[in-house]
Formats: sequence, structure tokens, C-alpha cells
Amino acid sequence: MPQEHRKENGRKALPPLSPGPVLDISDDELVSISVRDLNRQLKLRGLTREEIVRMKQRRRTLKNRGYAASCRIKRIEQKDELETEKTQEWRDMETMQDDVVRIKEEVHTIKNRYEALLKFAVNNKIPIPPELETL
Amino acid sequence: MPQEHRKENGRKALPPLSPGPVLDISDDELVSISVRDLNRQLKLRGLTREEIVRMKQRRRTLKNRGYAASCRIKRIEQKDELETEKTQEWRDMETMQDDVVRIKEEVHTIKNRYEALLKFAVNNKIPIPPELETL
DNA sequence: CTGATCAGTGAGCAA
DNA sequence: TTGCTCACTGATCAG
Repeated sequence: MPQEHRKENGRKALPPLSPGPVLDISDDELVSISVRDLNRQLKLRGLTREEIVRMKQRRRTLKNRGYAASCRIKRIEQKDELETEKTQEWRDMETMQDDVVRIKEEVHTIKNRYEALLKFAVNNKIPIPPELETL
Repeated sequence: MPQEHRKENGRKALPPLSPGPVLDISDDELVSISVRDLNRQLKLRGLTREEIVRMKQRRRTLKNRGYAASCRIKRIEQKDELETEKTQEWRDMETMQDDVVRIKEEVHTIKNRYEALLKFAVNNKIPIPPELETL
């Protein structure tokens, strides 16, 4: 049960999967070469059927190790993406809220102007058409 | 290497961790009882030191299994939470955007009124104070 | 010790 | 076969 770990981080180190007794090849090479080339090598040297099976399994395991790593990275990236979007939307929200405040002030300004104009009319006894009398 | 899986889901089924040859106890019981009670049982029957160690390890493994499950659930919940917040913010955004549109229309309406009033003044040759002449 | 999290592992599904 | 994802495991860290 080769269960130690290749902690890239701050943990332990895992020795490479034991190379077969006959075909010695590093983990990196094994995951890299194509199935075709691997079979070629396997037949070139005379490996037992069992040895071949073991080599295939080692290759699959190494592949799986990589897939698992990708899977974790993907998960983290998706999470980061969500958080980033959340932050951005929060910013957009603030901007829009500012817009609302600004425009509301504009409404206020114009209403005051209108009332000033109406007051001027009243003070000078200028008759205003009814449809313009109220705001 | 008991490496099959207890897929609660749609996968395979894993037989319980092999009970020790002496103290037979189910996985559920083992994770449930306290360390104190476990030690009591362990001494009550005469278990080898090695058997005790194995039992302790089985307990730890079962505990770990539960921790891992919690960890996965937590991760999923956090992701759901983020997505829910995102959706809610998107909704809030729409509401606010509607507010902006509504208020801008209000501004337009008032400006038109003001201009109508000014035009009325011009048409009737009413002098307007300079500070009220422009919008 | 307990609980949480990480990287590695095999199972099982999908392409 | 390949790639991904799941549950599980031991290692390791934090409390």
C-alpha cells in the first residue's frame, strides 16, 4: 500500500511508484509516452503478462494523479471566479446607488427652480395657465 | 488494502471495515462510543496490544471518513451560497436600474414643465429674472 | 485527541 | 482509452 504523499506543499515527499523490475522508466516518462510507444517498449523487452498489466496500471495511476490535481485546481478557480464576480457586482451596485442619489438631487434642484418661478409669478400678479400652476 | 467504496450515491458498496477477530463491533457503534468506553471494552476482553492498536486505527479511519464527508458537504454549501448571493445581487441590480430609469423620466417631465412655463412668459412678454431664465 | 483539509487512489461514468 | 469526479484514506495541521 504505497500510501505516502507527494506533498508539493509543506508536507511529506513520496518516492516514485516502484519501477517494474524489468522496464525501468521514470514516472514522468511513463505518463508522457503514448500507449503505442509504451506497447512497443513492452514487447521489445520480454515482459510477463503480469508485468505488462502492472505497468499499465502504474501508468493509469499516474494519470489519475494528474487528473485529480486538475480537478482541484478547477474547483478553486471556479470558487475564485464566483467571489470575484460577487465583488464586482457589489462595486457596480455602489456606482448605481450613487447615480440614484445624484439624479434625485437633480430632481430636487429643478423642482426648486420651478417653484421659484411660480412664486415670481404670484408676487408679480402674473396669471399662470392652470395646467402650469402645479408641479 | 480494503480499497472499495461505500458510495452512498449511485456507485458501489463497501463492506464494513473488517471487525477485529476478537472484539466484534459494527462501524457505527465504533465511531459512536467514547474513547473511555472503548478502552473499557478493550480491556474487558483480553486484546493483544496489536489488536488494540488496530481497533484504535479503525476508529480513527471511520472518524476520518465522516470528516471527509462533512468537508465535501461544506464545500458544496459554500458554493451554493455564493451562487445564491450572485443571483440575488443580479436581482437587486435590476431593481435599482429600474429606479434610475424612473427617476430620469421624472427629471424629463419636470424639465418640460419648466420650459413650458418659460415659453409662456416669452409669449406673453413677461420679463423673467435672469437667474430664472435658464435651466 | 478531535476535526478539517490536502494529495493520492481506485471506482465508475462519459466521451 | 482518456479525463473527470466521487468517496475514501493516511498525513498533517490547528485548536
